Amino acid sequence: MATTTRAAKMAETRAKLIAAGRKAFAEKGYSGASMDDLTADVGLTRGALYHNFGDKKGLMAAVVDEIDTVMATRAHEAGQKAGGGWKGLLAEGAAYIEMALQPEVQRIVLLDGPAVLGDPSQWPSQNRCLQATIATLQELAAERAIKPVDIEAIARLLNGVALNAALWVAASETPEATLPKVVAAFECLASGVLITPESRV
Amino acid sequence: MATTTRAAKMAETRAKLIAAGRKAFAEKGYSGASMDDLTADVGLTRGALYHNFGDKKGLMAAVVDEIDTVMATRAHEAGQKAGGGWKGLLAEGAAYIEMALQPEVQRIVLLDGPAVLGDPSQWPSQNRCLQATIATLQELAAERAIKPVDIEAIARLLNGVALNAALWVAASETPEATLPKVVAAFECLASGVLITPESRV
DNA sequence: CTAACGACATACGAAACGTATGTCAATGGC
DNA sequence: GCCATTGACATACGTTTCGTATGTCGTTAG
Repeated sequence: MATTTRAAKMAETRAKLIAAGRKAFAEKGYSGASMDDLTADVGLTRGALYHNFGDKKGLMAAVVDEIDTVMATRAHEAGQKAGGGWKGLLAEGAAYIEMALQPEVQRIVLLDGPAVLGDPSQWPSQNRCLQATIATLQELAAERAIKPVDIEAIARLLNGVALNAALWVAASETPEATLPKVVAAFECLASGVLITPESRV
Repeated sequence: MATTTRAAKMAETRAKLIAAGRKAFAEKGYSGASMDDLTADVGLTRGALYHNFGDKKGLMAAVVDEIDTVMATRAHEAGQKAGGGWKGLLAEGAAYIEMALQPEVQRIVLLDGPAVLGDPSQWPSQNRCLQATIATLQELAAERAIKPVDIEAIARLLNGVALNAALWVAASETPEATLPKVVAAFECLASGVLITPESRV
């Protein structure tokens, strides 16, 4: 059935624009990306863009949401695979840091994203990631494994550490060498919430 | 002696432009700030700006450096006043977080700065702040008070935590209520580097 | 079969940046 | 004391880009 319905066609143009946005924003940065060039690359014009996303910032929001959602999902999966709990929390952080090695993630999500869309902790996708971290922390709190501190605050700061760690690794001259050091440092800071000094592996 | 030398006059125009830059960048953001309006506000034109700073980004760099340098100095002073060592480290972080409550700091240093100038850990002013943190950590390491981890990595992440904490406090609806929680969380994470669980006040 | 609607293209106006050129005061040699 | 040069800044201009207002064509409903 080759009947391409109108809704499907529109979804396709949206997908094409988002894909072009990822490429352009990653390569030239937000302000350097021209909406004229970007749309022409996929055989469209600015008309399609403004119809679908409202403005340049709207496309940016869609692009950031797409990337960030994948990141949150992948980090959560890594945590689950590690068995949840304390080890899951560390695995989640490490996964986040490693993903931020991608230049696309770096430029769009870590650098331009906050400037264009405001504080990341307000993004819907970041909230999804945050909720996962909060859930894990609550699990640990129920076991009385962590100190009685504000869980949301800890979760936000942990996410922030991972994000910042990623930024440093990415900017470093030898990312591969820096990665293990920064992951170790992340685990060291994270262990600050533990009651038991270091025992629980 | 009212002999205003030419060098002094030029320093004055630079200062005026930087001051105008702080105001415009803080109020309208980097991309929203017009160089035409900004220079006119202090009775100059874009000619003066491009002569003194090369381009828009050059002015931004000067503005960020000025603000960030003050922040590093103030944080360091807070650390000294707290007596250095572990308490000094915490005081430094808390001071940094509190300074970031200023909208000017938030918008220019935390949001637009990284997007325009790149990763903050590469800024000269941030490096000054980092060196102070590293020195304090080395002091603690000599006393064998902290775990044997990479000091630079810990220092960078700690600075990152403070920066991120500040961003969250600033974006929160009730900054005054959030501040103590986030400072406590900061201290909790920082304590992860300590060998002695919690004893050392 | 026709009228309305939606998706997208095209044309237009309004900034804003960077540069190229011009001007005027200050400095240095004679 | 005079003139040439330099440097600080102003002015004029061209290019680029965004957002909007209007136009067009295919599709769907009645």
